[in-house]
Amino acid sequence: MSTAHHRKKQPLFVRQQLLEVAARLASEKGMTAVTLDAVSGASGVSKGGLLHHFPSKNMLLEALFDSLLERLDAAIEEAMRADPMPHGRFTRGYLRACLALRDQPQGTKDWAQVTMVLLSEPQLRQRWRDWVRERSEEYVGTDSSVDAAIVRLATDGIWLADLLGSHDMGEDARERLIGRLIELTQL
Amino acid sequence: MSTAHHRKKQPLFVRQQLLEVAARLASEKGMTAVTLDAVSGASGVSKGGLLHHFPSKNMLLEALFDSLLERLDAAIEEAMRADPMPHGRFTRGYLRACLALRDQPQGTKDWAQVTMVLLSEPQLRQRWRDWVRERSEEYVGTDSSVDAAIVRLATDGIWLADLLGSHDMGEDARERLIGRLIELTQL
DNA sequence: TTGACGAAACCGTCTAACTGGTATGTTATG
DNA sequence: CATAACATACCAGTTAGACGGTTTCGTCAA
Repeated sequence: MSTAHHRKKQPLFVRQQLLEVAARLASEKGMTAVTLDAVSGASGVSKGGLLHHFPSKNMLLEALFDSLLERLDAAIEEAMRADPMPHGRFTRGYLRACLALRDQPQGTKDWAQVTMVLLSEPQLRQRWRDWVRERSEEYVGTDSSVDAAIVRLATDGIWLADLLGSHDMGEDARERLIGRLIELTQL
Repeated sequence: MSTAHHRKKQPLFVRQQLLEVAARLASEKGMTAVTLDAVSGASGVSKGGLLHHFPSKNMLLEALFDSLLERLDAAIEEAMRADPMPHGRFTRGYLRACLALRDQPQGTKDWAQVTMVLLSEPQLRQRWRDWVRERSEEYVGTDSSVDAAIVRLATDGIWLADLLGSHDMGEDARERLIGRLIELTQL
């Protein structure tokens, strides 16, 4: 009835936008705020349209989570390409990718927060487990030292601290921290 | 009308039980499953009774989060008492407390999972921020080295990994990891 | 010792708003 | 014209919370 119908159709864009709105809601207001009504309302897409792209709420969440994992994979791969040293390369890539993702303004806001919120849903944890297992098996030859494990764990800790806004250290302290972590991957 | 009324009144016990039920729901089925109906149903307390103890859902969640923080504080303090070396003591206490909390079967199940789920609600993050800030100010003299920060971050990472079931290493690998972390706090 | 009485600890019901999802359209695009 | 990309209307169940009632408890006077 309204003019909304006459808008140009751009399925990929709309789909992307829906994911971004869901991500924003998750990071800003928590999981309980991610409802179909809220997502459709905040994105200007009708609920019917939303459910056309994602047949159920679960599928929406899974798609969002997958897009975050893809983004993480891409960032890791990019960081690893610029790294000539095989030993500990994946761990450094993981560290640098996580650091890079928090800064980029374009695209999904607050990568960490969204991931966190999604991980609070038990159904999505299995996906994360699988992801970790695949990587730890793939890079068992170069990244299985104790110190590498510590660096990866600390990376998760940084990710967590960023998301919670705690541990807010200065830029120089952060630089020293990261430098030390890189150093640990090379031992 | 039913016999429920005639039960002996034990407000503290009921309150505690409500918190435990909420914690169990959160860890097992995620934040979206923590509803007033679900909590009152699973605990055998009526919704009216639930709302008597916690005037709103938010207050229920905050009370639960506070009880978890108290438990963490107690565990840290206990670990610190057994540690004669001042340098890095808080960091070691934090590490050992987090490791200890995941194992104890009594009381609230799955401390990590509950905390995680609660942290996915933005309103509760401020409480966590405050907690971290207080501690980092209190122990600035003994626990402000880069390596100590790394250990604390890695502790968060372990906490996260435990909760997600990823990084599941063997007992010996875990022992070596912890040993190395303790070592880092002493540098 | 008792018993009255206000407060605290519950219970059961009601509701308006919201939930995920369906069913059925209408429009644009190849 | 067939199909994908939307929108609109609707539904049955659930949600947080308000409300008024009932039972127990602590206290203090008689």
